[in-house]
Amino acid sequence: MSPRQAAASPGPVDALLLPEFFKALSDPTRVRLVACMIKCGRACTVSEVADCCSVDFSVVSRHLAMLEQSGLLTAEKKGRSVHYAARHQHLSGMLRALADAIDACNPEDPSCCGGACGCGTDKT
Amino acid sequence: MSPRQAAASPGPVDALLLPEFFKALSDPTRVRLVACMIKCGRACTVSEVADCCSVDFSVVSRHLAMLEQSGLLTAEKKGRSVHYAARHQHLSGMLRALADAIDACNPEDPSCCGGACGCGTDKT
DNA sequence: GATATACTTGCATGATGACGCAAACAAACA
DNA sequence: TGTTTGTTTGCGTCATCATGCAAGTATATC
Repeated sequence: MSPRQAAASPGPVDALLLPEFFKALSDPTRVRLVACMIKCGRACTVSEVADCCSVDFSVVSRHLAMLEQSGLLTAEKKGRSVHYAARHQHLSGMLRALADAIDACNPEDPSCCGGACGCGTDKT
Repeated sequence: MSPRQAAASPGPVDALLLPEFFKALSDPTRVRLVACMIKCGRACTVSEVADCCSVDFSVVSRHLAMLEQSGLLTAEKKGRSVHYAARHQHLSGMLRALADAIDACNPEDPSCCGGACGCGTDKT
């Protein structure tokens, strides 16, 4: 199919390829924070996370809020501190769904074009 | 483990969570182009891809070059035109590897902390 | 060689965003 | 009530970047 046709036929790839999600991981500081939270494996306060980053405390606070807004973290207020935690399952689930959607569009993949993507069966 | 410890112990998550990669997908125009190429399923020229986007031709050219640099597309010069194609397998492979690395750090996942992540076995 | 086609690059501009500092806010504690 | 602790928000600044236009390069065709 032509690029024009491809752009005109929405599929799972379009639904999963969200710029907002990837923008959250496009900044080195945020990536560092997210990686820290993922590996940590438990909920952390802003202060704790700021401890593993050289930027200002307020910057960390803003980044974490943004990461929660983007769906990468959960936030829970407990007393005067806020507990942030990585959404492991949500993240890996999204990534795998996107990987599946991409594979479904791969003409070199024998399982391609079985209806999972918007590309039809015409591989020209 | 504490966020500080987590930050100090590199693992697969850090190796796969590359800001450069995600930055490539952080722009709506680029995402549109990438999605178009993925669904298209074949190599396309710059002119063809520009046809499915409302921005200037030069902008598309620059974006495609950047996407190739980031490893999302392949580029091949043929005569006076350049053929860009999505790296389906590479993309889905990277995404799945990251998903696996994230799951390996999930304390709620029974297969967590089997050595695949840098978090050790201490889940506190 | 001249012209057309396909693409890239230089440049100016406007928008977005990351950052640090200081002030504000909220909750616990004295 | 005043103070300390944990976090958010306002603001100014500097850097990055997406965009369009115009000019340049490269390859094919006449």
